[in-house]
Amino acid sequence: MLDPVSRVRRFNRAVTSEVGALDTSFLGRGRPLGAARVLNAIGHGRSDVAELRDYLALDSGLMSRLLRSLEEEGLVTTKPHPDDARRRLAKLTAAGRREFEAYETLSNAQAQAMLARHSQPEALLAAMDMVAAALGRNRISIAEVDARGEQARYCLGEYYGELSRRFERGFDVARSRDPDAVDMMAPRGAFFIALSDGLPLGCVGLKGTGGAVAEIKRLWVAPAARGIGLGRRLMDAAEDAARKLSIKILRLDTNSVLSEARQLYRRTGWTEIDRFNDDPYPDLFFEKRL
Amino acid sequence: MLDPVSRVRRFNRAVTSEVGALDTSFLGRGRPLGAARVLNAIGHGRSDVAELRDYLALDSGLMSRLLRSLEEEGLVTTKPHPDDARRRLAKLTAAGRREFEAYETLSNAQAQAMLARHSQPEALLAAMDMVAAALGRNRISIAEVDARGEQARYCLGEYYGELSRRFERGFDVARSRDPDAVDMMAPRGAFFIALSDGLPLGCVGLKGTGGAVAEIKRLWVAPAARGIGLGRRLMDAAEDAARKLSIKILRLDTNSVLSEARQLYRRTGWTEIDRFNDDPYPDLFFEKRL
DNA sequence: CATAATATCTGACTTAAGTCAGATATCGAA
DNA sequence: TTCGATATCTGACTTAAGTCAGATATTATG
Repeated sequence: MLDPVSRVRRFNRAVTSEVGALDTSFLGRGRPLGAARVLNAIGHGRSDVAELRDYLALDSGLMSRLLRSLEEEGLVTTKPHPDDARRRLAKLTAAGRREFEAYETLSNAQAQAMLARHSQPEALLAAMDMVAAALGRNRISIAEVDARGEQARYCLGEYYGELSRRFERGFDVARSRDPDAVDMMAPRGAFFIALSDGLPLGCVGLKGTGGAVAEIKRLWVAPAARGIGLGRRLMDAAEDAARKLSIKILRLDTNSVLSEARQLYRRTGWTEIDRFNDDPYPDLFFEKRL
Repeated sequence: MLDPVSRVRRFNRAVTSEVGALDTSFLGRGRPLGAARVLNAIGHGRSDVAELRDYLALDSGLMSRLLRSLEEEGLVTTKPHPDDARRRLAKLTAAGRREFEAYETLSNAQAQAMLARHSQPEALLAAMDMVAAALGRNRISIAEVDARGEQARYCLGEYYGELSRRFERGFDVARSRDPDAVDMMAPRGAFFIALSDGLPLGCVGLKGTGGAVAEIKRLWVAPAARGIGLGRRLMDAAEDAARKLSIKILRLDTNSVLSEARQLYRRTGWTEIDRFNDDPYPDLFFEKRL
């Protein structure tokens, strides 16, 4: 009915005409938008003035004046950076923190209200995640994390959940060769996640043995983040890490049901090889020489 | 990992920080945002100055000045409304139309580029449709249309497509008792669609016989618009139309696979009755006395 | 230590946007 | 025809936001 371009533009209209309404918490507390944005950015943990300026895309003069006005209001204090006295650090005062919390409360209440109006909030949230991931794709960072940490465990949980949905006979971690977390940590291996504004959207593990051969394990990309090249970025990170560990041969196993993964491997220099383990779930095996 | 409220707020951040980037076509042609918005609103068919002011939420003084500046640029002409010389009508000049088309081209190109960067544009579009529907829910209108028209046919096509996906043995219109379009038009019946900023999001047919009994047919709500109460609004429209046609008893058939529909009927005063036709697809039958 | 580079700040601007009180013209109804 | 209501316009403001050229202080580098 509507062509794709019209649908994107319809989305833009909906969002921009509601955008005031999307998060009006920045208004309504008798403070210009600029100052409110700075206060909130500081409240969210950004203290370095240069970082604030960069994040909010403000001119240095303007930034400086906004900080002064917040200082005059008694909401913020600044002091030189201990390592470099040219740089300045901003911090909320007690009053500033109260004001920040007031903004947070407003903003949370608005988000809550929008969800409450919907009778299928999970579907709506999934759609929002997807749009947010697509719009913020160049702000998704790949980070090496502890494979036993909270974020890694969350990703693995989602990964297992997806396998049990997609495999015809389900998936039971206990029956699979679950790699030891220590094999996916320095100095033998590594574990990476893709992080978008606080939400983990993907992961991959590099399972080392200490020798020249290592395995890629647990490659997962959140449904909301498919189609924006995250799988590739995660694999690149794992390969780079493998090279740094002097690993010469990478292997992986997968299941033909996971067609996106197979396509990715085929396109990025992996070659199919014979089965190299007796794990019951995989039916495809790949190798890549670095 | 992130709670629902945080996910909504993450979406808000993604959208608001990209919102300049969402549609920057309003900038970049050496004209202040306000004037560009007025030019575009006129280009999209709004000519009445009061309507423009209302749509763009501008003060009358500001509106007046923006129109003057566009007139000075030679992009717009205004003239008194033929029926009421107090009101004024704005119109694009040839140069204004060219300028408007340039904005349109930019905007389309941006939408196109955003889609091109995504390798699963259909999923992204579906997510955008869902978010747009949820944000613009109070701007969705129910309209009576010709059951043979383009919009009705689009909705019916989507409806049949969904049935064939959800019914275990598929769905073949030819095998079903497809109601004649004329039975779903005045004076015997009616056909309604839900329209959101140009995109049809749902439909329902009232199939009359000329007597006191009529049937509800083809209730469909687009996946992107589920959870915002559209089914109910469509049914209300059909019931109102039935009352106006002096219909006393409404009937409908459905399939138990369509659980959302069944829930809706149960909650809105319908009672289950015995099978009243030999259509192979339905297995549930409802009645409502008006 | 001299000098260039860096981070922030200040002062002097411009522009966009918005507000508000009237002015002007026209319309609708008594 | 008169008068209140309505639609738009004009003039006189305010505020927010952004720009830009230096000033100042500090750090890095040869």
